Amino acid sequence: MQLTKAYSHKDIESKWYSHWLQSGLFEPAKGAGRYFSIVIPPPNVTGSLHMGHALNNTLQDILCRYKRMDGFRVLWVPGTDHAGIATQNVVERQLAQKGTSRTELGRERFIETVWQWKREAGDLILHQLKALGVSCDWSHERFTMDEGLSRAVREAFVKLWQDKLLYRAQRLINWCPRCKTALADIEVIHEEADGNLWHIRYPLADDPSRALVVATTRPETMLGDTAVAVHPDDQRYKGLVGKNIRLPITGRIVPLIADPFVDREFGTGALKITPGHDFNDFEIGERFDLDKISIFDADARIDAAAFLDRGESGVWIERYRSKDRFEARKLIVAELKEKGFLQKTEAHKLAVGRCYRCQTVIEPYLTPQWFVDIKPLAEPAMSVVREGKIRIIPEGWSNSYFAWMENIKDWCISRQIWWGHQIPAWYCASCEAPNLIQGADGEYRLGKDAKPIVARQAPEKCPTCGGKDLIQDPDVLDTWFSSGLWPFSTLGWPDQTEDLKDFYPTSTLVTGFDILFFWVARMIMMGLKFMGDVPFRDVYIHALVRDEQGQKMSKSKGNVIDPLDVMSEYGTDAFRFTLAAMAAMGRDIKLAEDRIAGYQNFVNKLWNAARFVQMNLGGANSAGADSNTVLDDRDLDFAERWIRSRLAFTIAEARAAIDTYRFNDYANALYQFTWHEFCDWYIEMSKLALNSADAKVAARSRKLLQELLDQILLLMHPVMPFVTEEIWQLLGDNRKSIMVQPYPVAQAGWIDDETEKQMPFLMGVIRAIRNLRTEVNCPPGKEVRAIFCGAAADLAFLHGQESYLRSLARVGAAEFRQAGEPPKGAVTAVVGTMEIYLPMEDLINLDEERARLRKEVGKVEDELARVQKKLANADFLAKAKNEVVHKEREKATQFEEKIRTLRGSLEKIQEIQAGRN
RNA sequence: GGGCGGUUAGCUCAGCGGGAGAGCAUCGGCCUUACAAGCCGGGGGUCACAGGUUCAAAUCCUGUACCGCCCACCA
Repeated sequence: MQLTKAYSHKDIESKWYSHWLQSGLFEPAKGAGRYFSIVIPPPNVTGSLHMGHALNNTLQDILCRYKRMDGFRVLWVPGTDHAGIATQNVVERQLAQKGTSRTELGRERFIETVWQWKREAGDLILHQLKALGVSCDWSHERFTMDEGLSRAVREAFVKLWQDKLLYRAQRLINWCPRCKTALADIEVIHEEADGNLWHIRYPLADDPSRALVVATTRPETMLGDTAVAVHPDDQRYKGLVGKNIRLPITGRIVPLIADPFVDREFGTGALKITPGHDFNDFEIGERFDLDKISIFDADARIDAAAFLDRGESGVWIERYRSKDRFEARKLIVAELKEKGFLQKTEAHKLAVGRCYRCQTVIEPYLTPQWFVDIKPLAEPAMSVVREGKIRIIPEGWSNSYFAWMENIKDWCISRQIWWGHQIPAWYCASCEAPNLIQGADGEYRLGKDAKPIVARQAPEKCPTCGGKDLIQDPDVLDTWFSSGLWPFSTLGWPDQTEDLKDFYPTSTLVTGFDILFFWVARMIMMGLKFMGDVPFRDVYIHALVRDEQGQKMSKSKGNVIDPLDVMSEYGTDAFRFTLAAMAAMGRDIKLAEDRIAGYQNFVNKLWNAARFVQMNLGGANSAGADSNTVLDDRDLDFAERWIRSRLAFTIAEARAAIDTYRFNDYANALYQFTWHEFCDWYIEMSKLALNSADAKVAARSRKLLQELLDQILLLMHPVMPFVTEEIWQLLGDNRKSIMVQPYPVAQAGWIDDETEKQMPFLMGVIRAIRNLRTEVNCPPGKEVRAIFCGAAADLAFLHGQESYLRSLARVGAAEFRQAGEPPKGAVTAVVGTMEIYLPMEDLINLDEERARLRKEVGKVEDELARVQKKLANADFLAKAKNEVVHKEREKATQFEEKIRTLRGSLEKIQEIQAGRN
C-alpha cells in the first residue's frame, strides 16, 4: 500500500486498536521469563477522561509497550473504582431530577439503581482510555465491587479484626452533613476563609457581676460547652480556676479549668470547651472527663433531644430547635448582643474544613465508627521505603510520605452511605436490643457499645444466644479500603492464583501525588499486611496537568481542555508525544495547545520520511527486492557510518531515559534524532547514493534507509503507537504487529568516533556556505565557486565530501588550497581553522560585506577576550581540569586564527574600495 | 505555623558546576521531484533579586520578593 501524501489519524487509530485487541496482543506472553506488571490507578466509575488520566495512562502505556517489546511478559491490569461517595452523589442527583430520592427508594432499590447506572454509563472512561491507545489486558479488567474484589475486602476486614487492628468506637470524627457520612482526616480539605472572632462574656456562677471573656469563631457551639479553659500560668485568671461559670443562653454551670493547651496570646486567653464539636476540645474533655454534648443532628441542625435527654430545659431549646448551624450562629450572636454578652466582634481568618466530595463545611461529630489501628501497619510501610524496597521517584516525595506516615492517625473506615462494601459485621437483634436505634430513614444504627460479630459471611445464628435475627452493620467501607487492596485483589487474592505468583509484586506504580496518602500509602500498608511483600517496587509520581496559567483544571473555572477533543483534532500520537515531552520530573505541566500542534507536525514529518523511504524502495519492501542485500559495515560510506553511530547513541539514550522515567528526555532524544539528524541530514545525503550509477551503492542505501526507518518506528512505538504501526504495516507485507517486535538494541559496532567528529565539521562548513549565500542574496538554485584554505587533513576530508558540498550547499566548483590570499570579491567565513571564500564577483555589495565582517570580527573578539581572561588567570591554569584548560587554549588559537582571516578579508575589501575611488 | 516546588527568549518549557537550549510565535529567502503540517537562513535572554562558596555558577549554599502546592488542633 502506498502512503498517502499526508498522515490522517482519523480511522487509523481505532483500526489498529481493534486489531491489537483481537490479536490478543495486550495479554501477557505465555511461558516463563522476566515479567513487568502494572495495576492501573482505577479511575472512578463516574469519571470521564481528563488530562490527569491521559498523562497517567500514557506514561504507563509507554512503559508497558517498551517492556513488552523488550521481551518482558507484561501485564497491565485495568479497571475502575466504585468511588462510594462520589458515585452515590451522582446517582442521587439524577434521582432528584426525577423527583425522587435515595430514601424514597430504600437501600436495596437504591443500590440496584446505582448498579444499573454503572452498567449503562459507568464504563465510559474505559472506552475513552482505549481511544488513548492503552495496552491494558482487558481480560483482566476488574471493578472494586465485583464479586472477587468484594471477597478480598471481606477477607481483609476479617483478618484485620482477628489481628485486633480494627475497632469500633465512639469518637469525634469529620462529618459531612450533606453526604451524611463520616470522613477520614485526609478527606477533609482545609481552606482559609473569612470569619469573625466573637468575644463573649461568660459570667461567674457565684458572682454574675464578674465574667470571663472567651473568643470563638463558632459561637453556636456554646450550646454544647461543658467547660472554659485557661492556661495554668496565666496571671490574669489566677484564683479563678476551679470556679464555675454560668453559660449565657443555656444557663448551664460549667467549670473553669486550667490546661496548658490554651494559648495565652490568642484572643482573651480563655477558651470555651465544646468536646462534642471540636477536636482540641474533645482531647481536653477526655483529660478532664467532661460531658460531650452532641448538639447537632446528622444534618448539622440543632438537636433539641440532646438537651432534653440531659434533663435541661428552657425556652432556648425551642428557639433553636432544628435550626441549621449557620442559622443558629446568627440567632445566637443576635441573642448574645441583645442580652449584653457580646463584647466585640472582630474579623478573623480561619481554616475551615470542607468535604472533599461536595465542599460542604465539615462538622466534628460524635458517632460510633470503625477504625483501623494504623500505627502497626504504618511502621513496616515506612521501613520498606527507608530500606529502598520501594523506590519513590522523584525521591523528594518520600519526605512527604514519611512526614505523613509518622503523624498518621487511626483511619476511620466506616461510611454512612449505601454504595460500597457493606461492613461484614452483624449484630444479634436480641442481645443488642438496647444498642439498636432505628433511624429516620428506617435504617438501624448501632449504639456505641454494640458488640459486632465479624465474619466473612452472614452468620447463621448468634453465637451467644443462638438467635437467628441478625442485623448487618448498615455502614459501608471507605472506598480507599478496597483500593488499598487493588494490587493483589485484582490478581485473585485471597486465592493463591497463578496471576499472583506471576505478577506480584507489581513492578511500577504510576500515579499523581494527589493520591499519595489516599492510595499509595494504603496499598503499601495493606500489601505488606496481607501479602507479606511490597505491592510494587517503584512508585513513579508524575506531575499534575494544569492549564496555561498554571491553574488546576476544573469545570467550575471553565479552563478544562478535554483530551478527547485534543486527540480528535491533533491525533492521539501527537497528544501522547506532547504529554511525554512535557513530563519532566518534579514539575507541573502547563499544557499549551500550540505545543501539541507542533508535535502533530512531527508525526507528519515521520510519515513523510516513511513516504520517502517507500518511494525509493520502488514498491519494494522488506520482503522485496533488496531483501538479499546484506549490509556490511565495512562498505558503508561516510554518511551511513555517521547516521548509524547517531542511531546507536539515540537507542542508548532512549532506553536509559525510559528506564529512569525521564519521559521528556526520551521524547526529545527521538525528536532530535528523527527530525534533525535522520531527516535533515541523512535523508538529504542519501539521495546521492540512491541515485548512484553503481547499483550496489544504491541498493545498500535503500537497505540502510529501510533499516533506519524501522529502528525509528520501533523506538517511537511506545509513545506513538498508532502511526508507527500504520507505517510499519504499510512498509511490509504480512508483518507481525510492531507491538511484538524487539525493542532496538544499540550495537557497539555502530559507534563511529571518526564520523562523529567529522560530520559536525562538514555540517559547519555547509551551514557557513548557506549562510554566506543568504547574506549576499545569492539565489538558492545558483551554484557557486568555493575556495577552501586550511590544514591538509581537513582539506582532504572536504575534498572527499565534494559531492555533498554540491548537493547540500550548491558548490559548483571547489578549490582546495593549503594557504593563500583571500580572493578578490569574495565573501568569507571560518569554520574551525578552515577558511571559506565564495568569490561572488559583481553580486557582492562591498559595503554590506564590510559591515558584516566587522560585526563578525567584533563577536569573535569578544569571545576571544573572554577566553584570554580565563587563560590569564593563574588559578584557572592551576586548578581547573587539564582537559578544560586544553579546550580553552584550543579555542583561543581558533579565535585568533578566525579573526586574522576575517581581518584579511576586510582589508581586501578596503583595498578594492580604495582602488575604485 | 511547618514543609516542598517554581521564577531561563514574546508564549509553553528543558538544562541544574566549565562556550545559554527546544517547540510555538517572529523576521528574511525558497513550491529544491518525502514533507509549504515543509526547506534554508536570521533576530531575540545581564537564566527573579541580593549576598556567598569556587579557578569557574543559570547550575551549589544563604537570604529576599513574587507565584503555586502539601501538611497542621491555635479557639
